[in-house]
Parts: sequence; C-alpha cells; structure tokens
Amino acid sequence: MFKELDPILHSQLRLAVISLLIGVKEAEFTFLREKTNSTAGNLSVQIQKLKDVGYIDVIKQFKDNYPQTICKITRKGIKAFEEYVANLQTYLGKG
Amino acid sequence: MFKELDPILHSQLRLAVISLLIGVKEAEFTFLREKTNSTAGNLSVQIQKLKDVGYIDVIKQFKDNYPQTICKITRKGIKAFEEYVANLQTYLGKG
DNA sequence: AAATTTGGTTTATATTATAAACTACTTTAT
DNA sequence: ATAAAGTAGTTTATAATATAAACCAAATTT
Repeated sequence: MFKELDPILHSQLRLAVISLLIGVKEAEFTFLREKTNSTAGNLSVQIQKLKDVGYIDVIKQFKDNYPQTICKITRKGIKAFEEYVANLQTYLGKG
Repeated sequence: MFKELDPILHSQLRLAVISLLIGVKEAEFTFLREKTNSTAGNLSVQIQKLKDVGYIDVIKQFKDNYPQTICKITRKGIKAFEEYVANLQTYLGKG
C-alpha cells in the first residue's frame, strides 16, 4: 500500500537541497542557504547528513580568501530522490 | 522558491492516515493500523495530533462490546492535504 | 477461572530539527 | 594598527517528533 519514505530525504531542508542540486549539479553553500532560506547552522548539519549517506559530495576550498563549500549530488543521491518521489506518489494518489 | 510544508502532514504516518481518510471519508482505528502497517501506540499518538489541529474528527463508540474509534477527515483536513500536495510540487518539480 | 485476544492509551526512549552560540578568518573604517 | 563589522561556516544545546514497549480494561476462548 504505502511505500516507506527515505527518512534522509523526508526532511524539508534536505529535500530542498537535493531538489536544487538535481537542477544544477553543483552549488555553493551560500547559494543553497539563500535558495532554501535556511539558517547556516541547520544547513551545515543537513549537508553533513546528506554527505554521510553518500547522497552528495562536499568539496571544501577557498575562493577569494574565503572558505567555500561546494555540494554536488551523487548518482546514489539522484537514485534516492527518484525513488523518494515515486514512493511519495503512493501517499498522494488518492487525493 | 520552496513553499513551507505543513509539519503536521509532513510525517509518513499522519500523511498516510489523511491519504486514506480522503479516500474513504470514515475509517476505523484498526483499519488505519492495518493499512498503514503501524503500531497501535504510534497511530494513537498521531491520530490525536491530527485531531488536535482539526484535520480529523474522532468518534469513540462501542461496537460488538468493543471500543471502536472512528476517524473522519474534516474540511480543514482536506484543504490542508491539498495545499500540502501543491506545495510539495515545488520540491519535486526539478527532478 | 486462567489464558488469550481486542482495542486501544500512556510512558519512556531514540531520532530529528532548529536555533543560538561559537570559531576562524577577512574586510572596512578610523 | 586596531577596532568593528562581515563572511563562511561548525558545534552545542534544546525542542519537537517518531517509535516502541509497557500497560489498562474489558471480552472471549479454552
């Protein structure tokens, strides 16, 4: 009947981050923070979680003297997102 | 960009319950438990929350000597579900 | 009448999310 | 040169959620 929803993606902020990364394939921390309208602390935590499970790659470097965090979705992340969306349909279908 | 997702509905079990209730308009606790494959304790708590915010009405009665809990979605609940689904599209659109 | 089943609720615990405080460094203004 | 403010995050503490386990009350079965 209802499919399990990946708890990693069933979070507003993490879902928004993945959704953005699917569109652009690479994005800065600050870009994600602006687009998701989240606090830096929360975003930092959620990016770490997405990285821990292998849904994104995180590259830390410096740009114009400032630290810069770049995020990229992985193949695994794309697959997880697609499955999440598909499973979600089992909840929305009856509406 | 991303719309806020109603935290009451952004829960796998509560969303499943509402999804079921939209289909049938009235359902027993036991029916919901079977269909959602949840534990009675968890379901009891989540039904209480849906009732607290006015998304469902809960009627307690007896049937064949046993207590029976009936749940019905309210107009407010239907509206909330529809809005949740619409807002969710802002997250899934780029996939 | 003891054990099991039905239909739940309550309570305790694990997991998540969020915000606030902090680190480390850079830029700007004085 | 130094103080104040800004950038780019991380860590930590707290609140909210979810889940499971234990419990309750009555009914049924053996």
